[in-house]
Amino acid sequence: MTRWLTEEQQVAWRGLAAVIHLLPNALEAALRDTGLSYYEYLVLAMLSEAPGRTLRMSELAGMTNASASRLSHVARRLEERGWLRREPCPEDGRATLALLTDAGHDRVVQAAPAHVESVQELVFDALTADQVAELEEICASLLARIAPEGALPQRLHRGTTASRRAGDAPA
Amino acid sequence: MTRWLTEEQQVAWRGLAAVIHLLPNALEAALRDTGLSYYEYLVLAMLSEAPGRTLRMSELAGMTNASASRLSHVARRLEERGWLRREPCPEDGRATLALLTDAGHDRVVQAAPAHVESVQELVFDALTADQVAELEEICASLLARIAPEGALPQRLHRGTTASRRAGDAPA
DNA sequence: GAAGATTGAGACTTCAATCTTC
DNA sequence: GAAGATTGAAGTCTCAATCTTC
Repeated sequence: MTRWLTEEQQVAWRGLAAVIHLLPNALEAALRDTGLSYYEYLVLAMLSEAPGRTLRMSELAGMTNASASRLSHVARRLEERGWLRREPCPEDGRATLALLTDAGHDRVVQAAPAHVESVQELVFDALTADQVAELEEICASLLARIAPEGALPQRLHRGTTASRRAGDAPA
Repeated sequence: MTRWLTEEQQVAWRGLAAVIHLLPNALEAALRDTGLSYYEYLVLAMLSEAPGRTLRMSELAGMTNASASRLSHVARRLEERGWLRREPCPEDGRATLALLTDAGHDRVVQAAPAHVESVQELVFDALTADQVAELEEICASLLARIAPEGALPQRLHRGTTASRRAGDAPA
Protein backbone atom coordinates (compact mmCIF):
# COMPACT_ATOMS: atom_id res chain seq x y z
CA MET A 1 0.00 0.00 0.00
CA THR A 2 2.89 2.29 -0.75
CA ARG A 3 2.03 5.88 -1.57
CA TRP A 4 4.11 6.32 -4.72
CA LEU A 5 5.04 9.81 -5.81
CA THR A 6 2.78 11.69 -8.19
CA GLU A 7 4.23 13.37 -11.25
CA GLU A 8 4.25 16.70 -9.44
CA GLN A 9 5.81 15.26 -6.32
CA GLN A 10 8.40 13.51 -8.34
CA VAL A 11 9.65 16.70 -9.94
CA ALA A 12 9.70 18.52 -6.62
CA TRP A 13 11.47 15.66 -4.92
CA ARG A 14 14.22 15.24 -7.44
CA GLY A 15 14.84 18.97 -7.20
CA LEU A 16 14.97 18.94 -3.44
CA ALA A 17 17.14 15.84 -3.44
CA ALA A 18 19.63 17.51 -5.72
CA VAL A 19 19.66 20.65 -3.59
CA ILE A 20 20.31 18.88 -0.31
CA HIS A 21 23.06 16.95 -2.01
CA LEU A 22 24.80 19.73 -3.95
CA LEU A 23 24.33 22.77 -1.74
CA PRO A 24 26.45 21.44 1.14
CA ASN A 25 29.24 20.69 -1.33
CA ALA A 26 29.05 24.18 -2.76
CA LEU A 27 29.18 25.71 0.72
CA GLU A 28 32.19 23.61 1.62
CA ALA A 29 33.94 24.65 -1.54
CA ALA A 30 33.37 28.32 -0.75
CA LEU A 31 35.08 27.92 2.62
CA ARG A 32 37.92 25.88 1.20
CA ASP A 33 40.36 28.77 1.11
CA THR A 34 39.75 29.63 4.74
CA GLY A 35 40.93 26.25 5.96
CA LEU A 36 37.65 25.56 7.72
CA SER A 37 34.99 23.02 6.92
CA TYR A 38 31.39 24.23 7.02
CA TYR A 39 30.79 22.47 10.29
CA GLU A 40 33.96 23.81 11.86
CA TYR A 41 32.94 27.28 10.79
CA LEU A 42 29.53 26.76 12.34
CA VAL A 43 31.04 25.70 15.65
CA LEU A 44 33.37 28.69 15.82
CA ALA A 45 30.61 31.06 14.69
CA MET A 46 28.22 29.86 17.39
CA LEU A 47 30.91 30.36 19.99
CA SER A 48 31.69 33.83 18.72
CA GLU A 49 28.08 34.83 19.35
CA ALA A 50 27.81 33.25 22.76
CA PRO A 51 28.20 35.25 25.95
CA GLY A 52 31.84 35.06 26.97
CA ARG A 53 32.46 33.19 23.72
CA THR A 54 31.71 30.08 25.73
CA LEU A 55 29.18 27.27 25.51
CA ARG A 56 28.72 23.86 27.00
CA MET A 57 29.56 21.06 24.62
CA SER A 58 26.04 19.72 24.86
CA GLU A 59 24.56 23.13 24.02
CA LEU A 60 26.95 23.54 21.14
CA ALA A 61 26.05 20.12 19.82
CA GLY A 62 22.36 20.94 19.95
CA MET A 63 22.79 24.30 18.25
CA THR A 64 24.75 22.76 15.41
CA ASN A 65 22.46 19.75 15.00
CA ALA A 66 25.30 17.36 15.67
CA SER A 67 25.84 14.35 17.87
CA ALA A 68 27.94 14.68 20.99
CA SER A 69 30.43 12.36 19.41
CA ARG A 70 30.81 14.39 16.25
CA LEU A 71 31.30 17.60 18.15
CA SER A 72 33.81 15.98 20.44
CA HIS A 73 35.96 14.88 17.52
CA VAL A 74 35.72 18.27 15.86
CA ALA A 75 36.49 20.07 19.12
CA ARG A 76 39.65 18.05 19.53
CA ARG A 77 40.84 19.03 16.07
CA LEU A 78 39.97 22.69 16.59
CA GLU A 79 41.75 22.58 19.93
CA GLU A 80 44.84 21.13 18.31
CA ARG A 81 44.84 24.04 15.90
CA GLY A 82 44.53 26.51 18.76
CA TRP A 83 41.13 27.92 17.87
CA LEU A 84 39.17 26.44 20.74
CA ARG A 85 39.84 25.49 24.33
CA ARG A 86 37.96 23.13 26.61
CA GLU A 87 37.57 23.45 30.37
CA PRO A 88 35.57 21.57 32.96
CA CYS A 89 32.35 23.37 33.85
CA PRO A 90 32.57 24.79 37.38
CA GLU A 91 28.84 24.45 37.98
CA ASP A 92 28.43 20.87 36.77
CA GLY A 93 31.32 18.48 36.97
CA ARG A 94 29.91 16.37 34.17
CA ALA A 95 29.82 19.19 31.66
CA THR A 96 32.62 20.63 29.55
CA LEU A 97 32.85 24.24 28.41
CA ALA A 98 34.08 25.08 24.95
CA LEU A 99 35.80 28.47 24.68
CA LEU A 100 36.74 30.36 21.55
CA THR A 101 40.36 31.51 21.65
CA ASP A 102 41.49 34.83 20.25
CA ALA A 103 43.06 33.00 17.36
CA GLY A 104 39.79 31.18 16.82
CA HIS A 105 37.88 34.42 16.85
CA ASP A 106 40.24 35.91 14.30
CA ARG A 107 39.65 32.88 12.16
CA VAL A 108 35.86 33.19 12.13
CA VAL A 109 36.03 36.90 11.48
CA GLN A 110 38.32 36.20 8.59
CA ALA A 111 36.16 33.41 7.19
CA ALA A 112 32.75 35.04 7.67
CA PRO A 113 32.71 37.28 4.60
CA ALA A 114 33.54 34.45 2.22
CA HIS A 115 30.87 32.26 3.75
CA VAL A 116 28.16 34.89 3.79
CA GLU A 117 28.93 35.92 0.25
CA SER A 118 28.61 32.31 -0.85
CA VAL A 119 25.20 32.08 0.80
CA GLN A 120 24.12 35.23 -1.01
CA GLU A 121 25.36 33.98 -4.35
CA LEU A 122 24.20 30.39 -4.05
CA VAL A 123 20.84 31.02 -2.47
CA PHE A 124 19.50 34.53 -2.35
CA ASP A 125 20.74 35.81 -5.66
CA ALA A 126 18.74 33.02 -7.25
CA LEU A 127 15.45 33.79 -5.50
CA THR A 128 12.86 36.54 -5.48
CA ALA A 129 11.77 38.11 -2.21
CA ASP A 130 8.53 36.17 -2.40
CA GLN A 131 10.40 32.94 -2.89
CA VAL A 132 12.54 33.65 0.14
CA ALA A 133 9.41 34.10 2.19
CA GLU A 134 7.97 30.87 0.79
CA LEU A 135 11.20 29.03 1.41
CA GLU A 136 11.18 30.17 4.99
CA GLU A 137 7.74 28.71 5.58
CA ILE A 138 8.50 25.51 3.74
CA CYS A 139 11.62 24.92 5.77
CA ALA A 140 9.76 25.61 8.99
CA SER A 141 7.14 23.03 8.01
CA LEU A 142 9.74 20.45 7.09
CA LEU A 143 11.71 21.00 10.27
CA ALA A 144 8.66 20.48 12.39
CA ARG A 145 8.94 16.85 11.27
CA ILE A 146 12.64 16.20 11.19
CA ALA A 147 14.18 18.48 13.79
CA PRO A 148 15.06 16.74 17.07
CA GLU A 149 12.49 19.05 18.68
CA GLY A 150 12.54 22.71 17.93
CA ALA A 151 16.26 22.69 17.30
CA LEU A 152 16.48 25.91 15.33
CA PRO A 153 18.96 27.82 17.34
CA GLN A 154 21.34 29.19 14.78
CA ARG A 155 21.19 32.95 14.38
CA LEU A 156 23.94 33.45 11.92
CA HIS A 157 25.34 36.33 9.98
CA ARG A 158 23.47 39.36 10.98
CA GLY A 159 24.43 41.00 14.15
CA THR A 160 26.78 38.24 15.13
CA THR A 161 29.87 39.21 16.99
CA ALA A 162 32.00 38.02 14.16
CA SER A 163 29.92 39.79 11.55
CA ARG A 164 29.82 43.11 13.30
CA ARG A 165 33.51 43.14 13.92
CA ALA A 166 34.41 42.04 10.44
CA GLY A 167 31.94 44.20 8.63
CA ASP A 168 31.28 47.34 10.55
CA ALA A 169 33.73 47.97 13.32
CA PRO A 170 36.82 45.82 13.20
CA ALA A 171 37.95 45.50 16.78
CA MET B 1 31.94 45.22 1.39
CA THR B 2 30.35 41.98 2.49
CA ARG B 3 26.62 41.67 1.86
CA TRP B 4 25.53 40.49 5.29
CA LEU B 5 22.23 38.72 5.64
CA THR B 6 19.09 40.70 6.35
CA GLU B 7 16.78 39.64 9.12
CA GLU B 8 14.50 37.93 6.62
CA GLN B 9 17.37 36.20 4.86
CA GLN B 10 18.77 35.07 8.13
CA VAL B 11 15.60 33.26 9.12
CA ALA B 12 15.27 31.64 5.72
CA TRP B 13 18.92 30.63 5.69
CA ARG B 14 18.97 29.02 9.10
CA GLY B 15 15.90 27.05 8.09
CA LEU B 16 17.40 25.91 4.85
CA ALA B 17 20.70 25.10 6.53
CA ALA B 18 18.92 22.91 9.05
CA VAL B 19 16.96 21.15 6.32
CA ILE B 20 19.94 20.32 4.16
CA HIS B 21 21.67 19.03 7.24
CA LEU B 22 18.88 17.02 8.85
CA LEU B 23 16.91 15.72 5.90
CA PRO B 24 19.71 13.52 4.54
CA ASN B 25 20.12 11.98 7.98
CA ALA B 26 16.42 11.28 8.21
CA LEU B 27 16.41 9.66 4.78
CA GLU B 28 19.36 7.49 5.70
CA ALA B 29 17.66 6.42 8.87
CA ALA B 30 14.55 5.39 6.96
CA LEU B 31 16.60 3.08 4.76
CA ARG B 32 18.58 1.67 7.66
CA ASP B 33 16.55 -1.51 7.89
CA THR B 34 17.01 -2.28 4.21
CA GLY B 35 20.77 -2.47 4.54
CA LEU B 36 21.27 0.21 1.90
CA SER B 37 22.60 3.72 2.26
CA TYR B 38 20.71 6.45 0.47
CA TYR B 39 23.38 6.72 -2.16
CA GLU B 40 23.54 2.97 -2.69
CA TYR B 41 19.79 2.93 -3.09
CA LEU B 42 20.03 5.73 -5.63
CA VAL B 43 22.59 3.84 -7.68
CA LEU B 44 20.55 0.67 -7.75
CA ALA B 45 17.34 2.58 -8.47
CA MET B 46 18.86 4.39 -11.44
CA LEU B 47 20.05 1.10 -12.84
CA SER B 48 16.64 -0.48 -12.38
CA GLU B 49 15.13 2.21 -14.60
CA ALA B 50 17.79 2.09 -17.27
CA PRO B 51 17.32 0.15 -20.49
CA GLY B 52 18.74 -3.30 -19.93
CA ARG B 53 19.33 -2.30 -16.32
CA THR B 54 22.69 -1.09 -17.52
CA LEU B 55 24.50 2.23 -17.51
CA ARG B 56 28.00 3.45 -18.08
CA MET B 57 29.80 4.34 -14.89
CA SER B 58 30.26 7.90 -16.08
CA GLU B 59 26.54 8.25 -16.83
CA LEU B 60 25.64 6.76 -13.50
CA ALA B 61 27.99 9.15 -11.72
CA GLY B 62 26.42 12.11 -13.47
CA MET B 63 22.88 11.00 -12.73
CA THR B 64 23.63 10.59 -9.06
CA ASN B 65 25.63 13.80 -8.75
CA ALA B 66 28.69 11.94 -7.59
CA SER B 67 32.35 11.91 -8.48
CA ALA B 68 33.74 9.05 -10.52
CA SER B 69 35.80 8.08 -7.53
CA ARG B 70 32.86 7.90 -5.17
CA LEU B 71 30.84 5.80 -7.55
CA SER B 72 33.76 3.49 -8.17
CA HIS B 73 34.14 2.76 -4.47
CA VAL B 74 30.42 2.24 -4.02
CA ALA B 75 30.23 0.02 -7.10
CA ARG B 76 32.94 -2.17 -5.68
CA ARG B 77 31.02 -2.64 -2.44
CA LEU B 78 27.76 -3.31 -4.26
CA GLU B 79 29.55 -5.77 -6.50
CA GLU B 80 30.97 -7.58 -3.48
CA ARG B 81 27.46 -7.95 -2.16
CA GLY B 82 26.26 -9.33 -5.48
CA TRP B 83 23.84 -6.55 -6.39
CA LEU B 84 25.80 -5.08 -9.26
CA ARG B 85 28.19 -6.31 -11.91
CA ARG B 86 30.73 -4.43 -14.00
CA GLU B 87 31.78 -5.23 -17.54
CA PRO B 88 33.95 -3.51 -20.08
CA CYS B 89 31.93 -1.51 -22.60
CA PRO B 90 32.05 -3.17 -26.04
CA GLU B 91 31.72 0.13 -27.88
CA ASP B 92 34.34 2.08 -26.00
CA GLY B 93 37.24 0.29 -24.40
CA ARG B 94 37.71 3.09 -21.89
CA ALA B 95 34.23 2.85 -20.47
CA THR B 96 32.80 0.42 -17.95
CA LEU B 97 29.20 -0.76 -17.85
CA ALA B 98 27.41 -1.21 -14.56
CA LEU B 99 24.69 -3.88 -14.59
CA LEU B 100 22.04 -4.52 -12.00
CA THR B 101 21.90 -8.18 -11.02
CA ASP B 102 18.66 -9.99 -10.25
CA ALA B 103 19.58 -9.95 -6.59
CA GLY B 104 20.23 -6.23 -6.87
CA HIS B 105 16.88 -5.70 -8.52
CA ASP B 106 15.13 -7.63 -5.76
CA ARG B 107 16.92 -5.42 -3.28
CA VAL B 108 15.71 -2.15 -4.80
CA VAL B 109 12.20 -3.43 -5.16
CA GLN B 110 12.26 -4.43 -1.54
CA ALA B 111 13.70 -1.12 -0.36
CA ALA B 112 11.63 1.20 -2.53
CA PRO B 113 8.45 1.29 -0.45
CA ALA B 114 10.26 2.23 2.74
CA HIS B 115 12.16 4.96 0.97
CA VAL B 116 9.17 6.43 -0.86
CA GLU B 117 7.09 6.34 2.28
CA SER B 118 9.80 8.23 4.15
CA VAL B 119 9.81 10.89 1.43
CA GLN B 120 6.06 11.21 1.74
CA GLU B 121 6.19 11.49 5.50
CA LEU B 122 9.22 13.72 5.78
CA VAL B 123 8.45 16.06 2.93
CA PHE B 124 5.05 15.95 1.33
CA ASP B 125 2.93 15.30 4.38
CA ALA B 126 4.32 18.54 5.77
CA LEU B 127 3.51 20.69 2.75
CA THR B 128 0.44 22.00 0.97
CA ALA B 129 0.04 21.50 -2.76
CA ASP B 130 0.92 25.16 -3.29
CA GLN B 131 4.05 24.77 -1.25
CA VAL B 132 5.10 21.78 -3.29
CA ALA B 133 4.73 23.84 -6.44
CA GLU B 134 6.72 26.67 -4.89
CA LEU B 135 9.39 24.30 -3.67
CA GLU B 136 9.74 22.91 -7.13
CA GLU B 137 10.43 26.34 -8.59
CA ILE B 138 12.75 27.33 -5.78
CA CYS B 139 14.82 24.20 -6.22
CA ALA B 140 15.00 24.72 -9.94
CA SER B 141 16.28 28.25 -9.39
CA LEU B 142 18.86 27.13 -6.86
CA LEU B 143 20.06 24.30 -9.05
CA ALA B 144 20.60 26.61 -11.96
CA ARG B 145 23.47 27.99 -9.86
CA ILE B 146 24.92 24.94 -8.18
CA ALA B 147 24.26 22.04 -10.52
CA PRO B 148 27.28 20.97 -12.59
CA GLU B 149 25.20 21.95 -15.66
CA GLY B 150 21.66 20.77 -15.96
CA ALA B 151 22.36 17.66 -13.95
CA LEU B 152 18.79 16.83 -13.02
CA PRO B 153 18.48 13.36 -14.34
CA GLN B 154 16.82 11.50 -11.55
CA ARG B 155 13.27 10.47 -12.29
CA LEU B 156 12.55 8.49 -9.22
CA HIS B 157 9.59 6.75 -7.76
CA ARG B 158 6.82 7.02 -10.21
CA GLY B 159 6.81 4.68 -13.06
CA THR B 160 10.21 3.28 -12.26
CA THR B 161 10.76 -0.35 -12.95
CA ALA B 162 11.29 -1.00 -9.29
CA SER B 163 8.23 0.97 -8.31
CA ARG B 164 5.86 -0.61 -10.76
CA ARG B 165 6.91 -4.07 -9.85
CA ALA B 166 6.81 -3.50 -6.15
CA GLY B 167 3.60 -1.53 -6.13
CA ASP B 168 1.39 -2.80 -8.86
CA ALA B 169 2.54 -6.04 -10.36
CA PRO B 170 5.12 -7.86 -8.30
CA ALA B 171 7.14 -9.83 -10.80
C1' DG C 1 20.80 4.88 37.01
C1' DA C 2 20.86 9.01 33.93
C1' DA C 3 23.39 12.92 31.89
C1' DG C 4 27.53 14.83 29.78
C1' DA C 5 31.32 13.76 27.31
C1' DT C 6 35.10 11.11 25.25
C1' DT C 7 37.27 7.31 22.70
C1' DG C 8 38.35 3.80 19.17
C1' DA C 9 36.83 1.02 15.43
C1' DG C 10 34.64 0.77 11.19
C1' DA C 11 32.69 2.83 7.06
C1' DC C 12 32.50 6.31 3.69
C1' DT C 13 34.14 10.42 0.84
C1' DT C 14 37.56 13.22 -1.06
C1' DC C 15 41.85 14.08 -3.19
C1' DA C 16 45.74 13.06 -5.86
C1' DA C 17 48.03 9.73 -8.51
C1' DT C 18 47.73 6.12 -11.85
C1' DC C 19 46.34 3.18 -15.66
C1' DT C 20 44.21 2.15 -20.12
C1' DT C 21 42.03 3.38 -24.28
C1' DC C 22 40.62 6.73 -27.49
C1' DG D 1 46.95 14.45 -24.57
C1' DA D 2 42.10 13.81 -23.06
C1' DA D 3 38.43 10.70 -21.41
C1' DG D 4 36.88 6.93 -18.51
C1' DA D 5 37.78 4.63 -14.61
C1' DT D 6 40.26 2.74 -10.59
C1' DT D 7 43.22 2.83 -6.45
C1' DG D 8 45.26 4.10 -1.92
C1' DA D 9 45.86 7.41 1.59
C1' DA D 10 44.00 10.77 4.54
C1' DG D 11 40.28 12.92 6.80
C1' DT D 12 35.61 12.80 8.76
C1' DC D 13 31.30 10.76 10.64
C1' DT D 14 28.67 7.08 12.89
C1' DC D 15 28.11 3.68 16.19
C1' DA D 16 28.91 1.29 20.35
C1' DA D 17 31.42 1.15 24.49
C1' DT D 18 33.30 3.60 28.30
C1' DC D 19 34.18 6.91 31.93
C1' DT D 20 32.93 10.41 35.31
C1' DT D 21 29.74 13.09 37.83
C1' DC D 22 25.18 14.07 39.17
